[in-house]
Amino acid sequence: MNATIRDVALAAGLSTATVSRALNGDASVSPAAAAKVRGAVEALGYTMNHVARSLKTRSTRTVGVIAPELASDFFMLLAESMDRELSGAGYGLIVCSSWESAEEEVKRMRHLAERLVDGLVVIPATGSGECLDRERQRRARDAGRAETPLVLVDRLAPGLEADAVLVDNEGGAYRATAALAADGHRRMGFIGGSLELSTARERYEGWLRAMRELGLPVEEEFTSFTGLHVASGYEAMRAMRARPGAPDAYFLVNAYVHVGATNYLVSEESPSRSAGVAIAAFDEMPYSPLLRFCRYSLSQPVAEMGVRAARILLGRISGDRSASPRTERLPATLIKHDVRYQ
Amino acid sequence: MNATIRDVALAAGLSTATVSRALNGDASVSPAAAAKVRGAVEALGYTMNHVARSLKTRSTRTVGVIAPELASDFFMLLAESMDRELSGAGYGLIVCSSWESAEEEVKRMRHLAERLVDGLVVIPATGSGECLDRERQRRARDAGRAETPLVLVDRLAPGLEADAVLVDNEGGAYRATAALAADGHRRMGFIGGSLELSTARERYEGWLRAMRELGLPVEEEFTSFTGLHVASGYEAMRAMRARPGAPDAYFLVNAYVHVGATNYLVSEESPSRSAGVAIAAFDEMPYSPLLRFCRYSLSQPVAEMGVRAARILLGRISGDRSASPRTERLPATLIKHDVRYQ
DNA sequence: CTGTTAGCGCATTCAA
DNA sequence: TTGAATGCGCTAACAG
Repeated sequence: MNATIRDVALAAGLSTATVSRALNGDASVSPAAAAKVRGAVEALGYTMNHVARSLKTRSTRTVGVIAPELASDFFMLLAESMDRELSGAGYGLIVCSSWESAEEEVKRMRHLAERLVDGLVVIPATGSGECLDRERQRRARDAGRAETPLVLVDRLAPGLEADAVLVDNEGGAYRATAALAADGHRRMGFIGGSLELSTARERYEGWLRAMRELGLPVEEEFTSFTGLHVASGYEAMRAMRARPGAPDAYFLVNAYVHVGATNYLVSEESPSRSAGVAIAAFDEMPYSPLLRFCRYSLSQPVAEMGVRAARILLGRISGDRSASPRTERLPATLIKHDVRYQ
Repeated sequence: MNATIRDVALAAGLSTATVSRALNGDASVSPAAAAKVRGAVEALGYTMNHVARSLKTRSTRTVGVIAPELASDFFMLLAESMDRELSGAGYGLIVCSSWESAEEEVKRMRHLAERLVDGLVVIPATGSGECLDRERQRRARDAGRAETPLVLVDRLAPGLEADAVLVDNEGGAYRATAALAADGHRRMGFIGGSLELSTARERYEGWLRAMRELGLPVEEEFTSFTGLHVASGYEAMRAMRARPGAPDAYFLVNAYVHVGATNYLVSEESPSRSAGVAIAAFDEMPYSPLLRFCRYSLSQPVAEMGVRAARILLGRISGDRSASPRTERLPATLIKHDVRYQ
């Protein structure tokens, strides 16, 4: 077996209590004792058993992250920045996917709760608010104490009141739309996702407000809410371009849709037909300059969101769990891409 | 406090032992007792404390993953497929970044060991083999038992003997190079990464073997090992194209370099100058068809690699930890991209 | 089939 | 400043 605190105590000629205190940097340990402990630890190759400590302290120094999919650019940037921020405080990150299912999400949440995570970061799946809230209430009641801190990132979950770190989707969409309009585009298609998702809905609202305030026509046949993935972008663009009188300008809800739509235009339309197309879209990626029709993209401060979420969590963990939930909205940055032959 | 197994036992009028057995699906529990336990669990809202169980069983049902960076397409695809494979068996995934530093990697490994992870998946940082091996030996010795199962993914770590799941980098590079040659390209630039990385080295070796076997010239001034990122791709391509007599064909080590190189060509060269460029590169991405000069890409079976790694780990965890390490090499799929005006 | 008992490794009272 | 004793919640012998 591994050396235990007991072995260290024996080797150092001290009690386990003193060794424990020394190990945890308690000021009331004499320098002499501390040195003896250090020596014994070294000699035995002792490493602490975090599981035993957690059982005692009821803190695992772990935060759980639940996302609709792990393999997304947004999530991996988020995970990386959270890891950076949290590992300094000795926290680990346990990640799992809800597969965009509210039911699965609750299962995962329960599973993480059983593992006594100290905090939870959730990018909620569609329509998961009430489920999450119910589960949360239940656990809080059963535990007879405040619920584990939870912060929502990227999306809201209607029915769940919790801290949240979000992007100003509405404002970003508004500005990008206005920029396209300022370039002379008066008619504009919109390709988005289900309005049940707060991100998709807010981006739609921003686009809509811009169109209305600028007196531009909102044409239903060129407004689509088909989905957030490459295939839906391709399909939505195909459908729109098949209609007579399709506009030249488009607002796209994210990078996946952007890639899909561009794929359609590049592979199925003649260069002369697509020549005038101009696109504004959420998400700035390394390959954005290579998306042929991209004129404006909205860069999301994903890393910063991870930092904010981590700090909120740490604050809640070691502080006022009961303070009323706060929402932080970070701006998206509008990036202009030059027109150029590609 | 949360209800404990003791509370359930009291409520059900049974002993904690029986409750524990019922909870763990032991066949020797009578249906009547099992029903009583279910009832009590329901009534009390009992959920198991995994930490306590782990302390007793010395198994946390957790696997740790260490990668040089979390924000990479490869890593997130891997994490997603591992999560899918492992969550079914009740395992959680705790992820952390080594920031491409061997020193940090060992720290993380130590940290995960303290948390008693049941297994480790490592994408090793540059030159980390000996460090990892030393740490591993040390832990095994101190623990007085077999080391925790560890499987290497994507890259090898010279000096560390362990199970590994890899891609046939050499063969893939060979085939892509040969395909470019078959299209009539006799001179070919190579943009890769440090040869200390097994992936970069193997891809270089595959390219080199193809060039030699096909009797094509290997020109040092058009062979670069500058790095694996977007910026290095851009810079390497810039440097090569600045030389007189730059070739038209290029083999690129991965998607990031591919994006960078394409960015250079598209933004800094006239269409007439770059018109003849043809590229073969590792990694097939949703946006690959939009990379202007891409003729061949090598699709890596990342999800499959995650599944394999997970299964190897589960096998080691519940079986022969001492069987000699095995390496699985999965083929990369060569994908042809049509030339078309973009 | 079920209960009693004894720890897993640690932090933490309470005394000294 | 230190030590002895206790228990976190669970599983696993061992008996019955």
